[in-house]
Amino acid sequence: MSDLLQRLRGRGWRLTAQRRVVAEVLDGDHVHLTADEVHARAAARLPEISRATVYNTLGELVSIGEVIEVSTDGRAKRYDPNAHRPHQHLVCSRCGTIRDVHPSGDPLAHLPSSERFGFTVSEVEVTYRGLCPNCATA
Amino acid sequence: MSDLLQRLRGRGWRLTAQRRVVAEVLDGDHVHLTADEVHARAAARLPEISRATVYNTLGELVSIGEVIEVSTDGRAKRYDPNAHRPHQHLVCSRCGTIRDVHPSGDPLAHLPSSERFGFTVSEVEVTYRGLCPNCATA
DNA sequence: TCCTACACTAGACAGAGTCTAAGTCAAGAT
DNA sequence: ATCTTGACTTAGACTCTGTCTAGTGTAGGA
Repeated sequence: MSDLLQRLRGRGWRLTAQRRVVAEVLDGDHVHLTADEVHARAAARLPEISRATVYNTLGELVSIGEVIEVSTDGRAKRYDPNAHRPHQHLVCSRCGTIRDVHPSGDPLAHLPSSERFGFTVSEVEVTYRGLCPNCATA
Repeated sequence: MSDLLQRLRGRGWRLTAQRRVVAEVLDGDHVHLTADEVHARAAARLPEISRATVYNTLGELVSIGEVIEVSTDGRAKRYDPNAHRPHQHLVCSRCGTIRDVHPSGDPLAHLPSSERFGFTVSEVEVTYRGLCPNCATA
């Protein structure tokens, strides 16, 4: 994640304690935290960090493409730091667990041009839903 | 849509004026209204209908599978009555226009079992994003 | 070390959705 | 046709998520 801090500095970001902590909290695989969860974990290390700063920092990370915003449940958005490898999400309909999964082939190719209605299609978002092993046996 | 009213009666629903109006408002193709829009249109015909009733009715229609809930923008959910024909959504990133599009093949098949991690996968939700013809030229 | 533009904070505000308590009414029973 | 009852509806308070603002603090260049 220090890579990330270097990249941010390269973009002219001031490296404040708050931004560092938010970046650290988001480090790791299969991380899909809500803004409030990021705030709670950041506040554990830096108690005076405010919600607004967490929202601002997350928004900035999203807008420069370092983090992806995911809304799998229509409630709070979740933030996924695994932005550099294209992937999709597999969500448990009961407990809400989210896993990153990897596409076989380019999902964009599955939309025939006759179904594009003149749109310039540039992205596709795929969410698989079902029951995770735990919830399936319960 | 009177089909729908029959199906609801078959499920033991009381056919109230409010439920009838909500069902009528949702009738049609490429309808993707927010709950507030449904409420506004319903109130045009039945001024005393409350927001809570609209939310309740929409929730009931979703839970029996007559209507699909779509959240394409992370803000208000939208309600899509075209629930009986499987389809996906094509969304303009600038103006938010939504079109229904139809898959070629079963998108569920594109997730290899090695990428299912023991989940029982039953649904897939696909959203294509890009610019609509209007926004692309502007 | 000083300066200043950028960043941070607390808290008010806004939008979407849920909940509750009290009143209303659809539809089966009489 | 009227009664009865529990499901349905209502208004409005409340919660949750996210945004905005005005004032304060500070990173990093001069």
